[in-house]
Amino acid sequence: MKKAKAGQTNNGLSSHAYEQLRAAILRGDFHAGEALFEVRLAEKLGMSRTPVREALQVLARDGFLESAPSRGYSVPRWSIDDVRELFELRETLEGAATRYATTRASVAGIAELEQLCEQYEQAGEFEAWTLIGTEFHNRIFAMAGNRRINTLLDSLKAQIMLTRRSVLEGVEGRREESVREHRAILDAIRRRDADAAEQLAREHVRLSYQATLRGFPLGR
Amino acid sequence: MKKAKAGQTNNGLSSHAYEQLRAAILRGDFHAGEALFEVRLAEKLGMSRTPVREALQVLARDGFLESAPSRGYSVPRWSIDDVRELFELRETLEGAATRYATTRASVAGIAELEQLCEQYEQAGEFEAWTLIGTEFHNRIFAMAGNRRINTLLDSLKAQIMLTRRSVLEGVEGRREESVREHRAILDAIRRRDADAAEQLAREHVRLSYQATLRGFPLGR
DNA sequence: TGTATACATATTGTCGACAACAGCTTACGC
DNA sequence: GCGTAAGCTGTTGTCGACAATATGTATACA
Repeated sequence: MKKAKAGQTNNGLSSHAYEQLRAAILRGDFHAGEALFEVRLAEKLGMSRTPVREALQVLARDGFLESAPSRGYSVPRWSIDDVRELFELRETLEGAATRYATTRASVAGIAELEQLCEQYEQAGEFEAWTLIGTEFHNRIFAMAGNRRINTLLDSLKAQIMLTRRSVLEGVEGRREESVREHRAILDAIRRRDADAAEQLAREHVRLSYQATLRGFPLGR
Repeated sequence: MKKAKAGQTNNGLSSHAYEQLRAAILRGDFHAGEALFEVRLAEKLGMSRTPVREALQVLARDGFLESAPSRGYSVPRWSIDDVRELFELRETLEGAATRYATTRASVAGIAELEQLCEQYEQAGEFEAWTLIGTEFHNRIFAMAGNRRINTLLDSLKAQIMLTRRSVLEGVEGRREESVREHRAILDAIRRRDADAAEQLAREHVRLSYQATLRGFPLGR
């Protein structure tokens, strides 16, 4: 491991502030467009402004906040174009990661994927099923041998989650379809067909994008 | 414009420190592995530690520095794998941007590209020629309609420059080849062939990668 | 001689105070 | 009435001091 992990701040209080604020934003504690003030956050978190400032800077850089020089931070209003950009980027990066993984996966790694894929097919309730699906992809991305891509993907997925809270249920309807897609990706990896693997991974993201759009609250 | 521009810090002294340090790193003022101390930088820049700290954090986040919690910042040693990761990412993103540009470019935009491409073919000295080539691609990426991709590319290209200072001359040899490649990309865009445009753009990056590798100082 | 402990030093982390600045309100001149 | 300048207020920007932590060094002890 060489570079700092994604979304990691320096230390102690700073990272605590980062985690708290990030969670609060994801939880929807602040409404879109709301301004965040250093002093209030500082006293709410029981620390001075310094670590709060650092956390805010990192959050802005990660796309969770907007910043205007000398005028502070605010919660972004997500437009339909923002969502499109995020998904285009995600499609590109997940496609690439899956492609590289297809080239570089070990046979042992593929066996692990096989296991996950079976669990995915037989999973019970919605919650667990979703988790396994995510794990399946993450395992693939980890095999891509490119930490930078993974760092970017982590940040991206968090931002996407932000834009669609409450849209997840829409996916339920196409569960069987999703299971087939995972199986298809695994097959492509196993026969070392990088082109197919990339295309399938991209299609997977595109479908998720469309599901999100259907539930999008008509961003101005 | 919505989000903060790449590599932009908050304000005044902070951004001054950022620019200075970034330039110094790109210039090679610090040797690989060297530790950077807040106090020394602060007095060298004639300011207090606070803005220096902010600049260092941003630089680390942009990949120009490494950071270890509570143990400060240091200039990265670039490994051969780092270079590979950077170019893989660049290839992916430039390919995607060129693809989207092919779909979204206006006829006026294509006309501008035509102009640049002609200038590129007829350019005189090396310096100017390189500049036009860069401009050609930047114009394409701007037409992609995805600011996030462009932000990432800016940061990536700066990091790549860092890894290969002094390798640029190696490119001189393949000038005619490069001219043909640009022409080919433009043709693909003009006939709205997104697949071809993406592939050509990727190939373009791959060749640049190989040129870089030839001149790489055998990273540990 | 080797190891563990206490100490010394250098550096980062955090704080509270003050300076600079943006946005708003008010007062003034025309 | 209207534009403009002055002052007020809330917020961010910067600073110097102190606290916490890591690293290197000397010392005590077996």
